[in-house]
Amino acid sequence: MVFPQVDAQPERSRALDQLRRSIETFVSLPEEVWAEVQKPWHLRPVRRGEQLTLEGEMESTFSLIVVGVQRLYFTTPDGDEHTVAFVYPPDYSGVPDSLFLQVPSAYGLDALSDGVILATGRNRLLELMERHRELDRWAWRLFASALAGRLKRERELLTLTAQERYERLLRESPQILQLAPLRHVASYLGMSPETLSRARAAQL
Amino acid sequence: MVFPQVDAQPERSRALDQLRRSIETFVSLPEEVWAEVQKPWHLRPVRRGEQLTLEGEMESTFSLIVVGVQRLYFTTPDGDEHTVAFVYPPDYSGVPDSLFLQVPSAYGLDALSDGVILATGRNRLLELMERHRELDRWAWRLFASALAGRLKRERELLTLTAQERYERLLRESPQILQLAPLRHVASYLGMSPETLSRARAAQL
DNA sequence: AGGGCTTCTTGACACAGATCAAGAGGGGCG
DNA sequence: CGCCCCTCTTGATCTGTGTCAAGAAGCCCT
Repeated sequence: MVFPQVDAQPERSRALDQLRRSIETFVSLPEEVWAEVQKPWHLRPVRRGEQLTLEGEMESTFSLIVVGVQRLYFTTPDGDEHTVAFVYPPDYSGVPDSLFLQVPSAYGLDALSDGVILATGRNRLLELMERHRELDRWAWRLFASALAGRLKRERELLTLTAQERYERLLRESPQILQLAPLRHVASYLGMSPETLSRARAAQL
Repeated sequence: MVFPQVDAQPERSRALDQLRRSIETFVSLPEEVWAEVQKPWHLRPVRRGEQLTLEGEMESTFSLIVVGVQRLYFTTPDGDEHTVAFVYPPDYSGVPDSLFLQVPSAYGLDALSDGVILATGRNRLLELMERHRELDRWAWRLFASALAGRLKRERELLTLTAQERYERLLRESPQILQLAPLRHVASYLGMSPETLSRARAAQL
């Protein structure tokens, strides 16, 4: 038996639990701070193919992915799309440097599947950060670890062959191969779809 | 006439001015905060070739480069060095993710020229951040802009040819060609020294 | 100031991976 | 339910860049 009308509340609170856990991987929040922090978030469903951010646009919302997969990409002047990240729970979605530094986003963000995000507006988030310094700490740790992640990727792109990059993905994030079309995976790995296809054949 | 013994103080205060200006590009500091922040820093001369951080070591100091050029690099298992950044005034020197996240540094840092840094210990810095939330804000903005810089580089490595990367460097940071040996520049640009040499020939 | 070592350049060749082309599935929409 | 488009694969060829090799040019150290 399903009661969708009473289900909405538990869903939000499950999402908030996720948010809390993800904030608390970096800083611990006293109860009274958490009570404030949880207020301005709302659930929002996302449809497959939906554009959450356009390249060149100012990013104005910050969100946690509750369900679904999204993809961060950019487009070259001659129209090739390059995927730079796949994002899925419990990642944050949104283009952080655009959001926090108030510059137009150099990246687009779209949904690869239906999903749900827990979102809040830029200004609400900045207000929260203003009032609770735990969140300032959370922010720098979050950025520091995002930076570390990009450095790791840079390193792999510079030093590994296409075959090795594929095998590393297979070891470290095999779920991505289920979640995203291979042509996006190829672009994420910095190779053509044909090369990815051959790397897969070589492996098995 | 030169009085080196009385010169030390003015030098430190010039360096502190630099530090203050560089912090204030992100947050403004009330006088009484600055009075505290400036205390724990000391000048330290650096010799050409000196290793400031070793790969795998825990980074324990944070510093501002006052004079000189340094280079951040990593080494592959088979011994090739890859330069990931050149650092010169008014940059910070040190491996930020290691320093702030307390993980062993994946990178080495060495001096390409004699120079001077304005340094402080990890713990002194964290104490300052503990006491002054302006510095938490400074930290996340600093990391956010470092992240934006790495994303820009990733993009260039993925989409531009060797020739184009060289020409972009020539346009955007020509000084690097004076400051660092070409083989390090080549590695920074993600190409062999031979390819850089040919790119230079093609340009002129 | 000279000798030797390192850095840079130039040439010949090799190869990883891109591009072009064509065919085989496979899944969503009328 | 079936058509069609889009994704993925496989093959053939091309090309940018790496690698190897050797000479030229600086620069540092004794």
